Amino acid sequence: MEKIRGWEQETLVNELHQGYELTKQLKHHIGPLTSLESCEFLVHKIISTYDRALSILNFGDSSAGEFQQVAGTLEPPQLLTVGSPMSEASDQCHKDAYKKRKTSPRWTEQVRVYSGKGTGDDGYTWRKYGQKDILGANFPRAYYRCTHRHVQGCLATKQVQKSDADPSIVEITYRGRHTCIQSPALASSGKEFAKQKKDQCQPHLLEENQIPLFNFGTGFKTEDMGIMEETFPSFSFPSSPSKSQNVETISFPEPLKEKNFLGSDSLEFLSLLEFPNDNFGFGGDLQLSESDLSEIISAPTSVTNSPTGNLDFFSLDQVDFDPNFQFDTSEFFS
DNA sequence: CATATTTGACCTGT
DNA sequence: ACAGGTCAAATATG
Repeated sequence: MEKIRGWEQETLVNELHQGYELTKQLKHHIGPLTSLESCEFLVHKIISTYDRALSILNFGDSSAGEFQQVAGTLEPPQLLTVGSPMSEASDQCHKDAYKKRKTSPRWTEQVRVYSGKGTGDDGYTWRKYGQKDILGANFPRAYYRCTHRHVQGCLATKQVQKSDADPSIVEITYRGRHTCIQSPALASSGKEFAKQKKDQCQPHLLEENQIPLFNFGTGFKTEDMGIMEETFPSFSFPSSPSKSQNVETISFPEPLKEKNFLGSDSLEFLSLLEFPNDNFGFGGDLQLSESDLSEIISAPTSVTNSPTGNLDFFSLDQVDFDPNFQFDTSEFFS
C-alpha cells in the first residue's frame, strides 16, 4: 500500500542494487573455476531480487504474492522451489489461547529430507499437537506449536508435510513469530541436535547474534494474505496491531538443514547464504515490507521478552558476513 | 513423574 | 457438508 512509501522506495533501490551486485559476483564466477552451484545460487538470488523489486513496482507493496521462485533455478537435488498458496484462516474463538486470534504471517520453506528424519530443525523447540490427512495429499500434515506456548505465550506454529511429488522433501509452513525465549540451556546443549527425531532446536542459533530465523533469502515468496491480527496472549505486549499476513518461501537443500559445519543451525547458515553482505539491509526490508517488522516493532517488550523471534531481524543489519562465505559453502549444495 | 506424542473429537471457515 | 486446524484424553517415552 502506501503506508511505507519511503520504505518501498528504499527497498526498491536495495533490490536493484543487490541484483547489480549479485550479477557482478556471478560474473566473477563465470570462468574456469566456476562453481556451478555458486552460479546457480547467484542466479537464484538475482531472480529473487528482481522479483521483489518488480513486485514493488507492480503491486505497490512488496506483497508480491504472485511472484514465485523459478523452479529449477537450482539443481533439483538440492533446491526446490516453493510456492504454497495456503488458504486458511484459523480463528479459534474457543478454549484458551484462541480467543480472537486471526491469522498470523506465514511462510513456507521446503526442506529436502533424507531418511525421513526430519521435520526440520529450525532452532526452536516444537511440540506436536496434531496431525491431519490432507485431501489430495499423500502424506498427512503434522501440526506443531512452540513448546513455550503456554509458558511464554509464544504463538508460533508450524505445519510439516511431506511433498507429494517428492517424499524426500518436506514442506514446512511457519505461522506466527516466536515471542519466546528459547534458552540454549533448554535445548540441552545440542543433545537433541543429534536426535532430530523431534526436530528440536539448536541452541547455537540463538546464542549467535540472533540470526534471523525468519530470514528468507533464497527465493522466498511473499504473499499478502490480507490483514491479520497477531495476538500476544496475556503477555506484556501492549497491543499488537494488525498487519498483513504473508507467506514466505524458501528453498534449500536438506543437507544444509542438518548438522553442518560451524555447528550452526541450518537456517542460520542459510541466512548467511542469503544475505551474505550488504544485502542485509534489504533482507530486513523484506520483512519490513510485509508486516513482520511492524509486528516486531509492535511488540516493544519483544526486546526484553523475546529476543529470539524479534531481534533477529534487526540483527541482520549488524551481521557482517564474508561475501565469499556463501561460495565456499555452496559446495554443500552438491 | 514430567513431558511429549498420538489420535479421535470438536470447532471454524468456505 | 466438507476440509483444515486444534483440543485434549490416552498413551508413550525417558
